[in-house]
Amino acid sequence: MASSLVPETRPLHIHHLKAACSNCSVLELCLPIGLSGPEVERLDTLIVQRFKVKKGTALYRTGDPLLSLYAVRIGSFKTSMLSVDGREQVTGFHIPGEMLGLDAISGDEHACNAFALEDSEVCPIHFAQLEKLAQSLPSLQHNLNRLLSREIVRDHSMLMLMGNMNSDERLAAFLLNLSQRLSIRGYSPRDFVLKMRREEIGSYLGLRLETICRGIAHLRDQGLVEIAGREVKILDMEGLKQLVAGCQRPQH
Amino acid sequence: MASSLVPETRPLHIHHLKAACSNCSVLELCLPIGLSGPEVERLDTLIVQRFKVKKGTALYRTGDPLLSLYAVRIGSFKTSMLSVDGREQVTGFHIPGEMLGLDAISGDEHACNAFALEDSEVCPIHFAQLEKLAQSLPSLQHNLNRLLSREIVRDHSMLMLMGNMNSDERLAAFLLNLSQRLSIRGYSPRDFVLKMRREEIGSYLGLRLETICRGIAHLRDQGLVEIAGREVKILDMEGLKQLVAGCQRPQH
DNA sequence: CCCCCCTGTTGATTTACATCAACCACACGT
DNA sequence: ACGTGTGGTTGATGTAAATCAACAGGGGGG
Repeated sequence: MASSLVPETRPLHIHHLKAACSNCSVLELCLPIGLSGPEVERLDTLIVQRFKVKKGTALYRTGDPLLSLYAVRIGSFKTSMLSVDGREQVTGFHIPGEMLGLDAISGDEHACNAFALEDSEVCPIHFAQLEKLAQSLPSLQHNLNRLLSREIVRDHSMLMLMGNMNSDERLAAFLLNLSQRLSIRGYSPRDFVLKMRREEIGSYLGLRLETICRGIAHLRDQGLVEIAGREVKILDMEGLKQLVAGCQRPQH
Repeated sequence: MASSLVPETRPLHIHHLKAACSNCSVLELCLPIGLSGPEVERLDTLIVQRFKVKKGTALYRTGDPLLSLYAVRIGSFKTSMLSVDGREQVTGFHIPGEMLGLDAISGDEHACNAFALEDSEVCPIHFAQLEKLAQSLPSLQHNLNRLLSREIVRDHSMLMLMGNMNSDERLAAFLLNLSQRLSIRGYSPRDFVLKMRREEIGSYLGLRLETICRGIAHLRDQGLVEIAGREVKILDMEGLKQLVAGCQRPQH
């Protein structure tokens, strides 16, 4: 298995996204279960109504009751927890084809906040109905289990990053991870736009925003990337990978 | 919901553990689903044969195929990931009544190592059979979902700890968390024994072992705890809680 | 159009923790 | 009994990142 910083590759390419005009194809992106015919129709019934979320607004907040999970269709989100004294910890960024809300299953209420980083669109998946449907579709249930477990693996790799990597390594790992996830979804792995602020990257990586700026400067000085504002161009993918190679989980 | 550093209280007390002479009562501790009669018997069939794991030996290792999840019956475990260049990141400690192996579901192979911190005993739960059984027992499936989701919430709180807390706060949070989990299982929340070394606590909290020692000294100087070697006595539970109050997720 | 706020960048200084090092207690094996 | 190894504690010093601070660019609203 690939390191969590380099998510496991699945056979999904741009034509899948391009074809995503129905609700269900996004669902299949998140819960790729290989259904057919009438089963697809049953899956479709889970989706109440896909809807838009404006930049900066909350899709849900800590404590909201769990009604639906959400598949990101268009745009991007950050999830974050707020401490009593007001510090924010960003726990993840989510791009199209990824699922939001898994941490709510535990207590029937959302355990974090989800904010749109840009004008976005999601497919809500009514959770109680999903569980009900999963009863009669074993492969759907299995994929839900895997989805939850994958999130755990991802979080463990973040703990490894927080525990063992220095600031430049964290930043490189972040960029590589994002690049790979975008690539899986059919976007360019070398040229992309950061939808979040430096401060949010910093919170996610356990660093201050100034440290992110300096890290960017370091990577630029080494000729690994070209970053102007939020526009990223990766010049030396192998160089970036070498930077984080030692501090990651062995591949396979 | 309680902060992950203070796990949610469930109605489980020492008499549950004391009565744990069958395999199944440990399972019910992990997957408390309120089954009865013939359903319990079906659950029993999942358990191949409970077995002992000697101190210092591996229950499983990264890359091992997923055969079973494991419920800790007696003793304790650490789970850890090893980076390419040999650094260890401890991702969790596990006491009786807790489940091991959830991160393996994602890729059908274990994504971390699990080592016994003392002579221990586990109940293996054959995963393929568990999934099969869960199909016909919705409440079992629901509880598996919750178990997975709870692990995600726990990991997010660890990320918050790594991102926002200083060394003394992390140590206090660690002690409080352990205290609470032991309490739920029927052990004393004020007096307990650390089964792991300082170095392992450090790895878990993203600190060096010397920093753990100094943190212990600080907490002792403030009259909050008495720690001699691995024997812990919590003197001022409220004081400890105040120390971490500001940097945690709001309760409820 | 201009102003102001938000975001990002870079420099100077401080600091919390890591690192290096010495030492102690204890358990275990001979 | 002794030597040896492992785990734990404490002190001195180094350093990576936080903090404090100044400033620049750009976009939106009046």
